Formats: sequence, C-alpha cells, structure tokens
Amino acid sequence: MPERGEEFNDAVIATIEAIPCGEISTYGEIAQESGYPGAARAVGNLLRTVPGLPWWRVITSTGRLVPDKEVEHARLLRAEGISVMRGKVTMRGRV
DNA sequence: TATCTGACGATAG
DNA sequence: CCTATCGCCAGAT
Repeated sequence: MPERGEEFNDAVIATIEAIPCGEISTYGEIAQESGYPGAARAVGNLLRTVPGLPWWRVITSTGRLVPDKEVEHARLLRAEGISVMRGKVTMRGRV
C-alpha cells in the first residue's frame, strides 16, 4: 500500500501525465487511479499547486471546467479535439 | 495537535 | 439550471 506524503503527489502526477492526448479524466477518476479514492479535492489542490501538468485534461465529474479559466480551459480542450459547449465538456457516452 | 483551506462529489432545495 | 450544505482527503499555517 502506498505511503502518503510524496507518494500521493507522485502517484497523482503520474496519473495525470498518463492521460493520452485527446482524452480527459476527472479529479475523482485520477484520485481513484492513483490509489487514493475520495481524494478528488486533494487532486485538484495538487494539480493547481504543481505546474507543468496537463491540467486542462482534468475536469469535474459534472463536466465542469476550471472556474475563472473556463475560456482558457475550453480553448485548450478544443485544441486536443475535445468538444466543449457552454463551459461543459461533452464526448462521454453523451451526445 | 488543532483549525482552515481548496481547480471535488453528491444530494437537497 | 442555480445555489447551499455535508462529507471526503491531503496540505498549509
């Protein structure tokens, strides 16, 4: 079992970096894949604390984009080939 | 050790 | 669809 501390940020960062281009994930998914289910909040915090990560590929479970950066976020997602409508991400078994 | 914070998640109104 | 509240977790002070 993973020891919390550096393992947490390292695991989460690795998971985020592992997101393929054109694909997206949610904070909860990343937390669970990293081995810390329920730590969606901590993931969001880490993602905002540690720069250099593809934060634009990470959205909320409701398809919500990063607040105050929805325009920037949507622009980056569209650059990856993701469809964004009214500040929300589509392509998820939907539409 | 205690308390507050935050790019979350789900439910309630 | 919106805001409000509770529960969750790790980090910072």
